[in-house]
Amino acid sequence: MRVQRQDIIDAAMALLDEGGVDGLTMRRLAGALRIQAPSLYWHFAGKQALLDAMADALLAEMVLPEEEMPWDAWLRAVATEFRRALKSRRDGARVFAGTFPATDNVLRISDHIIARLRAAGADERLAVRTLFTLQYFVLGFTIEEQATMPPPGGQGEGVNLIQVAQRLTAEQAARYPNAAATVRLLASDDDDARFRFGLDRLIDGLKVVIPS
Amino acid sequence: MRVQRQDIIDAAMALLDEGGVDGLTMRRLAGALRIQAPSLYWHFAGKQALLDAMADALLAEMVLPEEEMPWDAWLRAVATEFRRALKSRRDGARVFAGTFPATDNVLRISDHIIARLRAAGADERLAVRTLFTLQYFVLGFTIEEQATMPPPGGQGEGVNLIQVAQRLTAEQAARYPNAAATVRLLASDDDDARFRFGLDRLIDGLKVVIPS
DNA sequence: ACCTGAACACCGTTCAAGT
DNA sequence: ACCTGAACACCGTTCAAGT
Repeated sequence: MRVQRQDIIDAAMALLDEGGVDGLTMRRLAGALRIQAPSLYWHFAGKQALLDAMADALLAEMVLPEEEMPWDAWLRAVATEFRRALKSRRDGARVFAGTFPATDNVLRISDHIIARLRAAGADERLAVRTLFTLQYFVLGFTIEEQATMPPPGGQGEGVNLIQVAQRLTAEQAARYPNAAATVRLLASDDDDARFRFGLDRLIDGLKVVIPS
Repeated sequence: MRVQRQDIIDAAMALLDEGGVDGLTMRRLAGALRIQAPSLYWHFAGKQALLDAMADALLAEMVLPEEEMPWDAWLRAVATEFRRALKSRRDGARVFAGTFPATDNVLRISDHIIARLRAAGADERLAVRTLFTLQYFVLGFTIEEQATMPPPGGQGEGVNLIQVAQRLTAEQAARYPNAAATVRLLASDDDDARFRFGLDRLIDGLKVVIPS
């Protein structure tokens, strides 16, 4: 049974959940597929090409919402779904952020979003800028969220916010009381609510420039 | 002349400009300082500790604006200055995004921003969420900006948007016309204007929830 | 207090050769 | 069309030992 391109992507995604991006090596991936590392280079030009394919696969699971709602509600739903797709795999946001893939799923979803915004009355430049502004926020948010999350695989580290707070010296805590409080608050705040907050700010701001 | 901690950070920053994060290795850094790689481990616990120190050093150059202006103008100035600081070194945004440093400069600036927002009438949670929402946008924007920029060192690649556009198959361009137009438009759009657009959306959205 | 030599356990990638 | 063996040119990090 020879290995197909899709088998490699599937195995890479599984390995991602186990060990994160840092644990994903060509040699380990080959091992999981019971082939030798150089064989992977017949299917992919290099590791980056594999990561591009993985980023695309992340978006394959994205389900776009129905059209019958105002553009702002629709956009909110798309952003929420984008975050969900990124979070479906460990380090998903980091994998996606490291790529610039012009692959089918990325193109399909981008195209759809631009079309919806143009239908709402935005010109092309406004639609494109809106798309990217939203993407930057969701990616940045989710990278940090996944960095401070216990990995799905089970054991592992991730940035421990409580530990970060404890490592602050007494001098630092006294000198920067607001910052010290920030770390504590961040550890206890609800991620979904934080996400909604930023998203709502962005969408409220967009309402100022997008008609209809 | 023995090497000091600050010498290492300075050399690492110089090396960053030359070869980007991917070109920054402990062995090369040691070479630039004319010492052996293991010596670095006397000064830093590991490579990540060095990167944390570099992220902090990036912020050391940040100059916070004067207080005598409305909170929204002040916040806009801070975000603009943050982007400038990240862009002062090749891959600066990527270096910063990979860290979660509770170091002096990070604490100092965070503390200052929270204080200013609280003075404008925001409660602690609103201030913290505002800080992070803004940070996610600026980081995401600048990572992408630097990825598609010709590196300051001189030669090198970076993602070439025109090349990306040309690699689109005819089938893709026909199937996803809006997405194809996006890549072309992104290549010709002005980065500063794009940055201002996102920033203004965010700040307009914040005005809805921040009093004064 | 700071640095070295030698070593360990890895990496991504190339390439001639095999089936 | 797909895979292997062997090799190249690297990595980050540890640790005993030196000054």
